[in-house]
Amino acid sequence: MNYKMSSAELDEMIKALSHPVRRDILNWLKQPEVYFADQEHPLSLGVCAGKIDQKTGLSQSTVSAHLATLQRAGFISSKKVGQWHFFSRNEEVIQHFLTRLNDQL
Amino acid sequence: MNYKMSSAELDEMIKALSHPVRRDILNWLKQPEVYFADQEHPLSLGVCAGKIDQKTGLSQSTVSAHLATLQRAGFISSKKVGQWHFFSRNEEVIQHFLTRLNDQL
DNA sequence: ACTATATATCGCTTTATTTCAATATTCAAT
DNA sequence: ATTGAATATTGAAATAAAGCGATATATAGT
Repeated sequence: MNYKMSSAELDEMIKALSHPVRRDILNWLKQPEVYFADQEHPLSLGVCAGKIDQKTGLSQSTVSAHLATLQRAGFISSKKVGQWHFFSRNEEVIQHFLTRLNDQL
Repeated sequence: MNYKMSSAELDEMIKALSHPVRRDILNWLKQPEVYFADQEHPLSLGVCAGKIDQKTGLSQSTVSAHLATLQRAGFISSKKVGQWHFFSRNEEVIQHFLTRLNDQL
């Protein structure tokens, strides 16, 4: 895990962060037990998409697109269990991104 | 200098970074002696807008807008000397931003 | 005063992003 | 097989951002 992210990847990551709702989502996923205490499934799986929809107040399709953007950027990943998709943060990627930004900026 | 930047300010800053040309500019300004060795005025004043125009290859008006965006976000500031506007980085602001991003992300 | 240079601003067009409703897909339960 | 629930994808409309040329403003030199 000592790979230098490309400039294109960095670009995608920064763009992914440039929408406040996407930053909110990342933040909520940092403390699922605080923000998604009502989830029926164990939070260890991640947070399921529907819960995130609710919290944003945006339409299901819009939030799905935001989640896809975050995932393409590498900030989150999802595991599918049954009909649910559980999302969680990729802490290493986030850390790596911050380090990179410290250098590059 | 112990002030917590607002969420709106953070938003403006991240948006300012979300364009590759603006990140390039910030980067060039980090080492003016490398990227603007040909400037006639002393680099200690900052880098003058025209030089930046040249380097980007974009039109004068477009670059002027990019510089304004970076300045509104607080990343750079300018001093006017005669007919020239010299731009330079606000290192403290940049550092503050990075710290804030580390927390918030 | 006039001309030239540097930069900003305006008006406009093009491109990208966000959003939603509607539809499609996938899996579970009957 | 059908139905229902969760999520993704598609198509279209609205909004925002980027770009340019032309014009405005400010300063310098003649």
